[in-house]
Amino acid sequence: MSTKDATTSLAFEVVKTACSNCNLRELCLPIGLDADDLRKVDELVSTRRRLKRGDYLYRAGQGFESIYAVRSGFFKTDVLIEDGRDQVTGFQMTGELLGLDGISSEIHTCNAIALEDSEVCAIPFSHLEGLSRQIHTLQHHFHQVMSREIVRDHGVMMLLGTMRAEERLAAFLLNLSQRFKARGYSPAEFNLRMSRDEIGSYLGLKLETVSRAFSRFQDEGLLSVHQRKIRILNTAGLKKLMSHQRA
Amino acid sequence: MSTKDATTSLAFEVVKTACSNCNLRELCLPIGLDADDLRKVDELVSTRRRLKRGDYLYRAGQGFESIYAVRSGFFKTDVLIEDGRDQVTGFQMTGELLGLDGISSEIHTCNAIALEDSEVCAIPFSHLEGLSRQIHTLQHHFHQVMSREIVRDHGVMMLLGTMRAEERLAAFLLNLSQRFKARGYSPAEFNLRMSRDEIGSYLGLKLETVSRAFSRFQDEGLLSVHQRKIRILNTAGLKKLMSHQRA
DNA sequence: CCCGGCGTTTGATCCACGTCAACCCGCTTG
DNA sequence: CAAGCGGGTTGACGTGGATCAAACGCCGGG
Repeated sequence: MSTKDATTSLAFEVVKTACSNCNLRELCLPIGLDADDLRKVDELVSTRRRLKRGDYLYRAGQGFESIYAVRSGFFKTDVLIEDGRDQVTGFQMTGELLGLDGISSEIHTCNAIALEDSEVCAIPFSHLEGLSRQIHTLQHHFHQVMSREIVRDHGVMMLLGTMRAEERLAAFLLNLSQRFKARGYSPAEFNLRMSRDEIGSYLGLKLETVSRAFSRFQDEGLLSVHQRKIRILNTAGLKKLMSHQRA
Repeated sequence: MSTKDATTSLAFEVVKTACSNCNLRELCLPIGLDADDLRKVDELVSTRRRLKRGDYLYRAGQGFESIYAVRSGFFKTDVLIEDGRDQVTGFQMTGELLGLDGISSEIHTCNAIALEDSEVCAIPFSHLEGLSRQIHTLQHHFHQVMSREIVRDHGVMMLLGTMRAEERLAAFLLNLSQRFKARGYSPAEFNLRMSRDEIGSYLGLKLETVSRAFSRFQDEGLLSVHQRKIRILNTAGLKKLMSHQRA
């Protein structure tokens, strides 16, 4: 829990539930909405929900009716199959959307769990569909968001299908770094919100392998690692490693 | 090339480009459109494109303007990264959509390649957005299709992240089987349109591993395999194998 | 009918990662 | 302050699938 995070969530305490004065606007919404449209969007986002670390935002099997925008905090989504195996399918941070998987069958297909105290905006999906019939740019923006999710998943498939352990971890860290950067945080230094086990699950590796890869990165001077505190020392090195042909 | 396929594509030669009398309607379109809406949809699907085996429907990097519905034939999509590695991200058959990845950035992010002589309907995306602003059910149907793609990708991530070789192949075959069945073909006997190498790429395995798994399945009496002709002899056995706890 | 090529099969060996196990560290609790 | 505990690290060893290599079978062409 860095100081920065603390002040950020403190700031959120006082803002009202209104997209029009939300400082995540540029992440969530299409640019260039006029005042009238913005007012409509404000009405769309009806409720906010506050979750404590470990709380479920929704569970696989539950009925779907809203998607959620992360206002503050950090989430993971995971799916599990009958025989007990499970897999983390993604980590979501401020400004990212959760619940798109539920649209297809009106039932959530994964669990969404807060990895730290968090806050989300619930967006009733039928309202969103209604409003996006009125506002072209909102409609298009939403389609882009869904499409981006598909592209992201392809990236993960690529990672799982063709990369070796160290490449996967490098790709993961660079991705996180970039997302923190996009939110105004340091791209070089950040706290992991998830355990080694959760990283491993996401990357298709065992926690021991993740741990070893961290150690090796540190030995090679690419990273400094203290528990979940990461400092990237050599971004170029990580990138090179990530796209390195297997010998 | 089974007889069935030949007659099917022959039948397509004579139908006009009109969704209203397309026998894929129930796959592509929401049910319950009235005559007026159907006419509008007919106008939406402006052009058809015929491809020969090996032809690219689109390439990564090309500008995006349409999504495509497979009318007949069989496709694969693949992504490749700078260092030469690539991965098949999916196989698409009759009634399935291609190109959703291009919406996010207006640029295609993968290649789509015909694995046999095929035919597609091009659906200009801006037209689709326009029409789905008018027809609620079309809008919702489209959202469901995108969401289903996300769910499907999660399934593949699960497969790549947690399953071993034989489980992956079993899951793959059962999935194909079901999709053939849904299209009125035999779920037990079908021709693979893709090489062992392409299967391997999709499943995150080498072709030798795929081949060995096929052989083992045959030894165990689960399958009969002759080149690309597959006959499933024991569906239950495959299912059991697929969800088998690792020892 | 023979030839050449490509996709596939099969065998032998190797190695990256999984597994199992011990231990450590920082934190909480009595 | 000791005990307990969950998460993380590290080491020794096992193994599933990759790699390397050879041979096969189908198929089209001369």
